[in-house]
Amino acid sequence: MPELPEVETIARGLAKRVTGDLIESVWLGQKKEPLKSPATEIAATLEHSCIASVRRMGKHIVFDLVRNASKPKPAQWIVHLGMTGRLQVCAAQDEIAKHTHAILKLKSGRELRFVDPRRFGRLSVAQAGDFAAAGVEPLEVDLDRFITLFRGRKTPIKSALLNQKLLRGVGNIYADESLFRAGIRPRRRATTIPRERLGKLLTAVKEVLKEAIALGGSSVSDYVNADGERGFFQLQHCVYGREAEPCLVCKTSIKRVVIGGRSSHYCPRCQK
DNA sequence: ACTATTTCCTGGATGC
DNA sequence: TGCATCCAGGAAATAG
Repeated sequence: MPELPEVETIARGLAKRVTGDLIESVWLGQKKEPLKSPATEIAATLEHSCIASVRRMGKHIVFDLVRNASKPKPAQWIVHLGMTGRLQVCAAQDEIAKHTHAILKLKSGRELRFVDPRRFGRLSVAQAGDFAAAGVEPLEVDLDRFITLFRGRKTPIKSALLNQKLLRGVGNIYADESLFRAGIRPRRRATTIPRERLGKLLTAVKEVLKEAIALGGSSVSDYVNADGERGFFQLQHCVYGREAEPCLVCKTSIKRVVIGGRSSHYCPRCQK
């Protein structure tokens, strides 16, 4: 389940491999769910465009496209991987995986393929600059801005952290790990948390995300980066996926509860 | 303006 | 072995 660190890792890997390549043609599958923009528009935008750069915005991967004289306006291809989406750089003769929804033929002879069994991923195109994901980047936000995000919100802090309109890129794993490090229970109402404690939370969020990026993300199910390699941050998880195991700090049994439909893990002793 | 709930999907795990 | 059922989860849609 790619969250910010995984998407960052994938975007960096893709940037290394496909920057400067030219998209010669595009095939799109028949399933409509993965496409947010009309298929004809996606194909027309991608074909004959050069990939100028690949970067992450929240949980989205943005391909900046430079185009030829007949279509001079720069555009963007925006990919959200959802739960199980993958972007593979393949040799043209490589077997086409089940659940392949898009294939971009590149001038280098390789193919960039979008594979997504669960079809929660989304593909779209936009004119350069038109795509503005809501919310602030957690690695860039300052404390004052961070505090205002939660002002007056009665929702549990866990739900607020997952709300992409507030903060973009934090998902279930990193929300739980950040709350553990900050000593805050996931059900705690956001508006009741004092400024000082929100400061701890922001520090925790940034540390967790940076450490996870450094380790190539968390591979909890089948996540692999653009080079097919697993991440290693799952080895650092203190609470996520550790229900009934002892807290690494105080040995208390880790609890799992459901908040807003999301499983949430915490230490009842370390988190208040 | 918020918040809570439901919906979309398939593969893997579980239960009988 | 086979079949049914449940669960995971991001974000959009819907309802309150």
